[in-house]
Amino acid sequence: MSAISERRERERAHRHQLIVTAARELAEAEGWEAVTTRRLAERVEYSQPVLYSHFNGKDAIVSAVAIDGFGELAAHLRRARQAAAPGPGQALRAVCRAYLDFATERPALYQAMFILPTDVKFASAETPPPLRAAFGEFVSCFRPNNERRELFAEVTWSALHGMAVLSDSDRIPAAGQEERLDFLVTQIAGSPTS
Amino acid sequence: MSAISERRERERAHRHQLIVTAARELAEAEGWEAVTTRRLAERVEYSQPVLYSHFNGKDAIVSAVAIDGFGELAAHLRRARQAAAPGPGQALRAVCRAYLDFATERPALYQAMFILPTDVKFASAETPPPLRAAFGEFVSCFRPNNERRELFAEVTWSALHGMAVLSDSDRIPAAGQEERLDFLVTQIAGSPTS
DNA sequence: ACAGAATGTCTAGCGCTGCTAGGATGTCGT
DNA sequence: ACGACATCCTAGCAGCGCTAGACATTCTGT
Repeated sequence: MSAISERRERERAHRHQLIVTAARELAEAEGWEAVTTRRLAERVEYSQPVLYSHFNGKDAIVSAVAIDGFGELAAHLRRARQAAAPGPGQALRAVCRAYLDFATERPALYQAMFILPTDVKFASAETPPPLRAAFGEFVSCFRPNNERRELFAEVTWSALHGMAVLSDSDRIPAAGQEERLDFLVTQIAGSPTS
Repeated sequence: MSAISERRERERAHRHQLIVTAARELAEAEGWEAVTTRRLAERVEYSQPVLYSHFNGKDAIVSAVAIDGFGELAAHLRRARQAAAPGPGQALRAVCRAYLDFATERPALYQAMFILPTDVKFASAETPPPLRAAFGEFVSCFRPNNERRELFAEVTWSALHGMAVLSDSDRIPAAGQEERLDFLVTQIAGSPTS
């Protein structure tokens, strides 16, 4: 009774992850508009209703992909920050660059995290830890005695998000990204308490 | 031959605007996901195919709404800039605040302009004049002798867009918007050549 | 004034979407 | 061996963007 249901639970968890991975791969290969429940079901070699025994709907699948992404983003930013040269603003510069790289290299994943409608709670009690960690990397770029470091981080993140999304949708030229990044970091890090 | 076809053209243009207005009202009342070609057709009291004799598809209707929006945004920003108190950074502050107000007060219109996929060309030869004008309002906030004012404007706009969109989707708390705006303007306007 | 051409509009339908009810299939505990 | 249970699939619903083809209506040339 227990060994069997344990195995079932394992299989179930495995299939859960299989669905999330398939959705992500499909999205990264052809964009989210190509991720339909039918194609996804075909890809995991199950019928459509199986998806709904794992997730409440398509949005929940997207959210699951997003949460995976938050973990990767947090690790990515952390690595960049720790590898940064010492000196004022160097950590911030490295983290910002890493953020933009993440957004341009995994556009579909980025979309799931920050653009598509999601039920993931931001800045609340039930915020997923990986998401907190990612935001924390921005906060850590500012001095601990800076009482407004969360505010600094929010604005930095907003600016980076704007740059990422506007250049991805060709609303600002992609070519100028490097200059914009440089200017942003200079202005933010120029503050005495950064 | 001419008077008749002129009248027809007038009626046609009138109906064109009727469709755009209806789409916008429907989107502002219930969000873009509620704007379907069927509901839109019903609202303008024509059948669906009529929409397609005016626009290449639903995306084209959204783009038409967006272009209307660019004109209004440009006027809105211009008004704010001209009414601003003199002094360094005052114009920039007023324009930034006006931008955020525009985004929060007309979220559906803002979405059409800056989030939904669109065929509108940004930063190119065939960029619609109202869009150029809106961007120009940001540029005008910086000193004419500043060779990098376009860059300044791009970063400012990106940051505002990020703040607008992240707070609209509850990814950063809406409450802190005022503080973020203040911080952003201070950092950008703090530059010697702003 | 009237037949024919041209224009405009609508009905009906295609292939797709997310999602679900109900039945068939197979597995398990006793 | 067998009843109970869990699992999975076939088939279908309502709605989507979009379009072909029939139907009126209006204009044009004689």
